[in-house]
Amino acid sequence: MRILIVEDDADLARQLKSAFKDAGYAVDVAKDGEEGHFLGDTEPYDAVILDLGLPLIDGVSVLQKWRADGKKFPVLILTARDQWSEKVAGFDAGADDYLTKPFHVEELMARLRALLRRAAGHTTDTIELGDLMVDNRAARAFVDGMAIKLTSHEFRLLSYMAAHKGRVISRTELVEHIYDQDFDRDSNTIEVFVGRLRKKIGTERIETVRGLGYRLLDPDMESSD
Amino acid sequence: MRILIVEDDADLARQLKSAFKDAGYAVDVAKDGEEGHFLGDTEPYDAVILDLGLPLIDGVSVLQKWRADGKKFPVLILTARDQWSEKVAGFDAGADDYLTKPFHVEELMARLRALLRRAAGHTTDTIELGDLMVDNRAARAFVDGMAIKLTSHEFRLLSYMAAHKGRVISRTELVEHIYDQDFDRDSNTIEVFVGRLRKKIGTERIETVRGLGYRLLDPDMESSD
DNA sequence: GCATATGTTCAGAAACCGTTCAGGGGCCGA
DNA sequence: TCGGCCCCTGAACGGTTTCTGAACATATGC
Repeated sequence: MRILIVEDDADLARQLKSAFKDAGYAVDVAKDGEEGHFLGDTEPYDAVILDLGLPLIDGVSVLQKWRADGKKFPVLILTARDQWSEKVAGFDAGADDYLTKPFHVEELMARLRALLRRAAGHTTDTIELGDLMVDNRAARAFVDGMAIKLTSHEFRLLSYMAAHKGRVISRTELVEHIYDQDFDRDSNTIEVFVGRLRKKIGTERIETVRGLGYRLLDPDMESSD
Repeated sequence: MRILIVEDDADLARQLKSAFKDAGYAVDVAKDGEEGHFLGDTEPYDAVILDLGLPLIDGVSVLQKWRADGKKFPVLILTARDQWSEKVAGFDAGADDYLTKPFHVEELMARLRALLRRAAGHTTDTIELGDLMVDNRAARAFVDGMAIKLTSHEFRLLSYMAAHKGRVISRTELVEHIYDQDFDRDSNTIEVFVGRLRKKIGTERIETVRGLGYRLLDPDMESSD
């Protein structure tokens, strides 16, 4: 999962980035409203954390522009204490949740997880595909009830594919959601990771769709198609 | 485990803080309703002790606000003798237990332990993981029936991990529940403590999940792997 | 069977984690 | 009040895992 943090306080931004990276997200940071708006417009984020008090363009305006452009990603806004009017404006502009500063990182993470879950149309932190189970909260996966050991990138890959099970996902899309901005796309890391994942969860679970990408099969939904 | 005490009587607050610290908790104290509400809103406590008679904002209102904001931590309220109506209001507002003043510190500790137990889904004060036993009541741990000597931070670490056994816990989360408010997060103290703990309870009991955090293994649940 | 797309293997690099240790602070006993 | 002891902190260093990118191998479709 890839998220964008728009926050001008450099310390806070760094802290958040590190915490979310620890939790297995790919994280980009924008330091002002303009950069934030640009990134959100051009990169495919799964969720955005948006501070409302920003240099250049204020948060509410950024959010309005995104929504006007048809951007659907969930947005969690950060407001200063007692900025009640801003908070309301934020919701009107299309925010999905808010948190008042100062807040606790853990709470922010929990809320973001909830947003991502809602966005993916799930009600729990776990996704099941036949006898494969992906637990996003514990960052663990099970095959037939047995835990399998995954590295953090392997898990990100699996987690993203599980959130979009049954759909063909292009290499580009995977790269974009697993890595943050600066990454050299001319490499075959995705193939490598898919290979490693297959070795661990069973080759047949990930179908290759030549020329398009990969698909994580959901045994409960096959037959039709 | 990290708790918040909201109590305006300075003497009592100090006494409680010291008692709970001795028992191995990380403790924050708030002196009035406003500060209490703010802390509870922003820090991830495992439980809260809340006096109902408070300056600035009364206890019941504080509690109501927390619950309205979706805070789930267990709350134990302290009431003056014969304030029956307050007590009822407290329960309606979402309290989990109460104690009337004056009380014995020991009873308060016992009730708080019970709340923490329930929150973690246990029925006793001790948690067992194979031949490792964590006794939250006595703040001690045993391996194979033999007591092991743990420093207070070592015990906090173990206790928190035991309450969430089997789950991956990030460094960030550990820091937040083991320390009280002021702590510089850019250090490797967690690694150091994990190292020391491992030396005492056995290296293999704490699994490192690279890039994510640590997991306390429960031999009764591993079956696989 | 050729060309292109995908899979596999591997080694160097980078990130991450464990260990050790010294300095400092707090607590306790003298 | 002073000294000693224990514990905590933060930094440095070294080992290990994981990631990356490339080279080579195999599969697929034309």
